[in-house]
Amino acid sequence: MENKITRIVIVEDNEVVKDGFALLLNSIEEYDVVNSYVKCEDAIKNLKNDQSDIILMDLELPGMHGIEGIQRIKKEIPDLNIIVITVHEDSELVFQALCAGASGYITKTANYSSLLEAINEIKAGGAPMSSRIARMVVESFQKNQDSPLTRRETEVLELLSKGKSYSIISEELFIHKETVKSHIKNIYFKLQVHSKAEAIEKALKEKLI
Amino acid sequence: MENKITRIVIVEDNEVVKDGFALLLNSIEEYDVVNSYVKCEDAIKNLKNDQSDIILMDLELPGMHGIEGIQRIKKEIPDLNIIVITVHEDSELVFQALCAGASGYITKTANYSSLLEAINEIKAGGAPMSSRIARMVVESFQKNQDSPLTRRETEVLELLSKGKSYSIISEELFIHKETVKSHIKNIYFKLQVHSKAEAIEKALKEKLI
DNA sequence: AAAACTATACACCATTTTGGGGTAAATTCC
DNA sequence: GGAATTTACCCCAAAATGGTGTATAGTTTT
Repeated sequence: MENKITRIVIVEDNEVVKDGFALLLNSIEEYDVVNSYVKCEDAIKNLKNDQSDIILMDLELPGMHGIEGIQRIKKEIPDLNIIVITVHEDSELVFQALCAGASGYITKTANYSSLLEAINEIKAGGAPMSSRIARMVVESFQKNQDSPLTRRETEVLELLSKGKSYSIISEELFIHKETVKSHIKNIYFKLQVHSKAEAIEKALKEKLI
Repeated sequence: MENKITRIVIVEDNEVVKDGFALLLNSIEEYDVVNSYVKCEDAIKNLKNDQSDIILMDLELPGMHGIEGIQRIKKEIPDLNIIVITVHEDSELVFQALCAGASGYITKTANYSSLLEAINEIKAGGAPMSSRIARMVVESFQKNQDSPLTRRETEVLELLSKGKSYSIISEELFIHKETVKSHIKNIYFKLQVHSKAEAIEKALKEKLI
């Protein structure tokens, strides 16, 4: 519809990569790389002036780490779309970046076309991700298939993890409070723990709930 | 590398769509639609025989709902990739499908090319999703930007939601137990609740933690 | 500079919850 | 028919919770 220019900012400490991206994007009519920085701090300082629609951002940067940078940027301009571009496929980093507010996460590859695709996808309201990243994200929703817990135990543990007391759980499951206790005793035994907190921690880590 | 044929099964109650997909996919050399069903139950019955690599599946089906179908299929053959193809963009359905074990979720659109893309992406180890679905998924990681809670309160509530007691929380934050209590009092007041369970419920619903 | 908010800490008190030890019947699944 | 699961009950002491209320130092905002 509208033929608005997409304003892009790049934050990347590798000058070659940074300038390469800028050159590539500027060669396309509807894109305008309004500024590019080596450090988050500088990008944040110029947020208002740059008025960018999209920020392409590396994570390992000199000074402030990219994760924190994302948080600060999103806090100031929540509607700004940030695409992480990094070599790291470490799942912890991926989730941290997404939690911090990134709208996309692509890994640096040889081909530039995926970068352009990502920007188009963002403009279309999507969330561009490399294949493996997307799979990680989707798998994070899925439970461990071979849980030692029975269906009922899992149900009880789920409610327990929502902070509910034995009494409330018993009401919600229409069973006796002492039965809930029995289940919890069995859960603790199976997970080799001795308290609610430990059980929940283990359950979350092993994706039992 | 290997020129293995990809075996595909379709579960879709709309015969026109089902046969359309089958025709399209069979027209491509490396794909083979080994079977197609109108009901989950039938697909599950023939899982072992079909030996499929990928299942394309609608969610609203006669008889067993697709979500349950996914669960059963994944339970039997965890490595089988299931792509949901539906008209529904309802976020609850999306998350339920992913939790049940779907590896992709695309919405029915006019163009067939996205279907082919999805299958290629699955084969490449990815998780194909329509733009809007991907965005929903990514946003599910992000917290509410305008939380009424302070940083510290959020921290306390986060630990509380992991089943930790006041004492444990105080130890982990290096503050006095009574201080934790003060924070929790304030949290309860701000969220207008009167118990841990209510606070956690509200916090999760409003994505404060 | 004043006001508002935030993080910290303490006291008292009744009630509820938790976790440990048992035991055992009914039901469902293989 | 036997194993696993779900259900239910007993005793008991320690711990946790939630509702009062007060207070001070530091930070941020106006």
